[in-house]
Amino acid sequence: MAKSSAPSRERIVAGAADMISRRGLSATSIRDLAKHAKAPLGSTYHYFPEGKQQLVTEAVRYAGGAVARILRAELKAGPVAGVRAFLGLWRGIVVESDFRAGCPVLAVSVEEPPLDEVSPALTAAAEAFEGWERLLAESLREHGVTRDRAEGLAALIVASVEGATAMCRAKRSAQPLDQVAQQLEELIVGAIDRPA
Amino acid sequence: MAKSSAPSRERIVAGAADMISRRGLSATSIRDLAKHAKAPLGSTYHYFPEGKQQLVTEAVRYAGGAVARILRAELKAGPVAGVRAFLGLWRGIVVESDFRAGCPVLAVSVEEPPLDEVSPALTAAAEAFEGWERLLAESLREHGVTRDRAEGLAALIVASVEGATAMCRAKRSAQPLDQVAQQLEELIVGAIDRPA
DNA sequence: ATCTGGATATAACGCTCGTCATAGTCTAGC
DNA sequence: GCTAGACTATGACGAGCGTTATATCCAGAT
Repeated sequence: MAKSSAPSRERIVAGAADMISRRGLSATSIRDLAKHAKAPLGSTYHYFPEGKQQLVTEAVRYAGGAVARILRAELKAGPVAGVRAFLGLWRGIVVESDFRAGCPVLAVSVEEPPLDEVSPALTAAAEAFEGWERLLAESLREHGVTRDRAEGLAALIVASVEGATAMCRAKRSAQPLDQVAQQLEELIVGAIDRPA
Repeated sequence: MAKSSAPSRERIVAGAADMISRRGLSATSIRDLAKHAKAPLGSTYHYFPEGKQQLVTEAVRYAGGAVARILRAELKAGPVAGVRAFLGLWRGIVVESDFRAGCPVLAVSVEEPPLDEVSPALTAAAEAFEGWERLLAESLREHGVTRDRAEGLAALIVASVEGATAMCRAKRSAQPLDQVAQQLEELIVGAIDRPA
């Protein structure tokens, strides 16, 4: 009984993250979501009784966690390698989708919650950003960068990668991500060589 | 005859830019738009016969142009002052809206066009980004930065500001923009002092 | 005073949305 | 086998969407 059909549920969440990263939050309908995941519409409300809000929140957490896992693994080879992998990850997503997909966390962050209460999906987005920043800042500190500068650089890295991803989609070119990659790499190398 | 009721039309475009920057593209309905601009629904299709696509495109151009005008003026005092004003502009929008508004150009960039053709609104977004980058790069070059580095830095500035704006909304805090502002300022000062 | 054309107002079209209710199906545990 | 509960299937609900059509208004040219 507690077995549950896990694959179906995870397929829906992963599909939601992908669809949100392409169309944005409110253009992602539960009907299309179920169809894309080959799950019946009724099942979505069986798995996610709180509706779209719950589904979106889990999708953001799913994407945030998946990226964090990759980032953590790649940072073991140092901040430069980690940031290079971070950029490469998003570059792959953008290019392989023919500039149609981006970051679902960003997509959720730029759509105002209808009510004046803070939506759980937005909170999940903030936590995803914070998780990535924390991993980057910790790696920088381990390589001799002061705390303030490490946190500032981590914020700059996440912000510029998110922005560049969107710019790549608008321009239909990977150039913004490539430019940002080069600037960030030089910056990080400098910060590590002579820690300010 | 050619007089036309310009104020009403411009009010609609400006309102569209604001509403898109808050809710995102597809959550912005023409009905709400007309209501917010105190214009009748029918007038919207009188001024914008091509419908929402035309309205959104003009809103993106409007916002892009307005930011470019401010940026150009502030860059006359040098790249550092210009970037400081650029960051301050977005900081004001985000904070004064209680972290509900962001950048309409970014909002349009992260929503996939339904058809596989390139939407004019997305093209307008790319042009807005390119305009800002060109202004920044030109200012950097005038202060002794090489072309490649100036263009790379300009891309980094625009990308990180856009990303930081979204991060501020998710976190409900101005910290990301402030962190990015500090890192960018140090970076630009360094690039100008000893041009690489 | 009349005419004209831009601007406004109102209603309706077909469609999709999130959500819910209600059955039917299947499988694990006794 | 049988039954309970997780899952599927189907259809409907009110609401909102983009868009169009049509009727009305009203300032300015004749």
